[in-house]
Amino acid sequence: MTKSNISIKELASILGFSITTVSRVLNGKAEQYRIKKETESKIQETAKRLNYTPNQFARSLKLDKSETIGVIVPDISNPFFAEIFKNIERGLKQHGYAVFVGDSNDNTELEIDLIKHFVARKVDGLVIAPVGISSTHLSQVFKTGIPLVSIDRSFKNVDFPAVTSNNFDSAKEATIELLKNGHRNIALIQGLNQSQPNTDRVNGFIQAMKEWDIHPDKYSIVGEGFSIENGFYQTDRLLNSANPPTAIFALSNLIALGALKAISQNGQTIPNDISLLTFDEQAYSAFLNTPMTTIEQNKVEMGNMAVKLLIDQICGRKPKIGSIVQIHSKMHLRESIKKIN
Amino acid sequence: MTKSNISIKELASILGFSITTVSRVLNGKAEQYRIKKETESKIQETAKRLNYTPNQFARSLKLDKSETIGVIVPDISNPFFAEIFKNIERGLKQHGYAVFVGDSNDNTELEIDLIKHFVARKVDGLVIAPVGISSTHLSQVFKTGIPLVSIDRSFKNVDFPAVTSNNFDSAKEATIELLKNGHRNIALIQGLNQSQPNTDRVNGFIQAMKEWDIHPDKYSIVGEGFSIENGFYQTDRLLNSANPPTAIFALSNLIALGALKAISQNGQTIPNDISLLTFDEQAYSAFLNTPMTTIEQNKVEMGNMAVKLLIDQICGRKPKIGSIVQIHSKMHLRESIKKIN
DNA sequence: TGAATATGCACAAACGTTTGTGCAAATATA
DNA sequence: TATATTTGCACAAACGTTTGTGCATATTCA
Repeated sequence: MTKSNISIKELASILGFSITTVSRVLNGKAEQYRIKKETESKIQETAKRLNYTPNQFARSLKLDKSETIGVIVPDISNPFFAEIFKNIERGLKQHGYAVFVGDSNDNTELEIDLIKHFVARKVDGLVIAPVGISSTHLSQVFKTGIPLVSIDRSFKNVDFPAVTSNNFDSAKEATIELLKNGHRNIALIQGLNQSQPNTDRVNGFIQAMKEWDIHPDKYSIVGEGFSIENGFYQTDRLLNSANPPTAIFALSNLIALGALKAISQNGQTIPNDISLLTFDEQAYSAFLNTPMTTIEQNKVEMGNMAVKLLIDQICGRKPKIGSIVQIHSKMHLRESIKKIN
Repeated sequence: MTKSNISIKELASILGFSITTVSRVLNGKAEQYRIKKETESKIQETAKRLNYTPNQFARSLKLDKSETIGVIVPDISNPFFAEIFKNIERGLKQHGYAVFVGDSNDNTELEIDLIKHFVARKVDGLVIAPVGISSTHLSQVFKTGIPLVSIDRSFKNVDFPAVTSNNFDSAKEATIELLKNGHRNIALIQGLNQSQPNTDRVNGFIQAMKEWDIHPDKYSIVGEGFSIENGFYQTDRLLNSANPPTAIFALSNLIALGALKAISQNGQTIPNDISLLTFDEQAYSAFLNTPMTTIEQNKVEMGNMAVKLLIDQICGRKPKIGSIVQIHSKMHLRESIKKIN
């Protein structure tokens, strides 16, 4: 382990060279500054032997960069974000960055706070899975020149890049799966209204219904958040309504968990009494009471792409304005959809 | 958002005071250095108005502390660690720390690498959920004076504090639950052999069996890792053995998921064909095909305690040597245990 | 009124780097 | 041999803070 924290000054005096020369060698600029091969290797070797590591603060202070990235997610205990984060962290580590993480707890104020905190610590870039539907605070920080990529959600008329799933297409495809199984009275339980992934998913759903000539009176779109609570509450209402749906389409894993709770509390079973389909594959999806049909977002690809988009910016490759990368999702057909009629 | 990044020098020259005075006021040392109230408020006000934030690097360089903590977990996408982490992050944020996170991916080499990385960045402390069974690298870094707390796992003969669950007691209690339901031929699928939580849980299990006078020939202890794969493989073997158990006790949520997979692939159901009991409560535990009886570790308390133990060290309160704090777990009795005979 | 003390602030060094520039010594060129 | 060029390295400033110390001026005390 790094013990004594020797400074470049001591190292230089031990070697008998100037601080300048040592610094240059250690930063790979030996050739550029015409330093003798022999000198170079001597410095390299003693530096390693004495376990020299440069003081990051001094470096950062001088170079005005921290080799640090800030990542902000709404809820790190949500496996969806945790897995994306895992891939982001891995990618950034490979590029030599250390990563700060902040949990905004689904709260825009906290998100803004965290951004300020990270900016104050001069992160070289930010990856944010934004909470709300507003993007002004993101645009602001991006305009100050800090590389930024938004993940999971994108925004219109905005300069920074984003990586999302192909929400429209996969929601449409999933809806068609329900339609093919004979469902018409379908309830969609949505997440945060007006957020981009929600809007895209809802639109994909509507488009599918339109293409199958299902009149909007036939189906319903309810809910207002990606949470368990929303899933529970809305499902409970739907089941006890005058005209309960034959299938529920949940727009997140948490909504689905809430739905499961409500369905079981109402003494119903899947898929006999009601069919269920949800966004977000999880390790447990196949093992639920009735294995769940899910839409799996490619979290590995999303993480990798976020890293790429960020590094591109840091290296000076400006993002194309409004560039949104869509990662393809994949359906897992299981037994939670009943074939009717 | 922090725009112009004004320095203390500029701030001072705008105010007409010296850098010294400005610094002292902004660090709350106005009184100590007898600075006029009027001067103080004038400085405070303009600092706020101009949105001054001190350069962290310069501060850290001068003060030789980073106001940063490094947290290392084996797998952030495992909800168990993610939730603990969430609480740690929240606590540290409240104390003004930014937190680096590293995912060691269940790999000791990577864990050591991350530690070095964080040490090089002069974190003020480390919270580590250690991977392996060795603690020498932890002791080493602790001896260099870096505050450290181990979480989820503890070690013997070691100077740094740890927070774990009351693994022995809760494993014993859970085992007794199985015994009370008439099970005798019980298989324990363990996690990482020789790791402390595993050992404690296994010992709790054995102790229960002993108190109920069950001969070791009657039950079996198998497995060698907290992973899904281990859970799957061992369960599959057990189910197809000459004398399959009537109940399986899984020592982690991942082992349980693997067990679920094997049980379903073997065409068996819980609890009719086999009973299952597992460590780690998850949001989905109640919604599995047969709601699962689980032992819930108190992740909130574990996180909070880790923060407390770390801050204590940072503030100079030396930990009592070998201090291990055990957080109490709680059983959730559900339907995955069949009453036999 | 003169000395002692209190008040209010500034000088300058130090933290550990990076880097533009300058200057000898060594070598090449004419 | 004298000059030009190349080679090899060092000086010193700068990054933005914190802090020990010192020094005027103002106030109190005898």
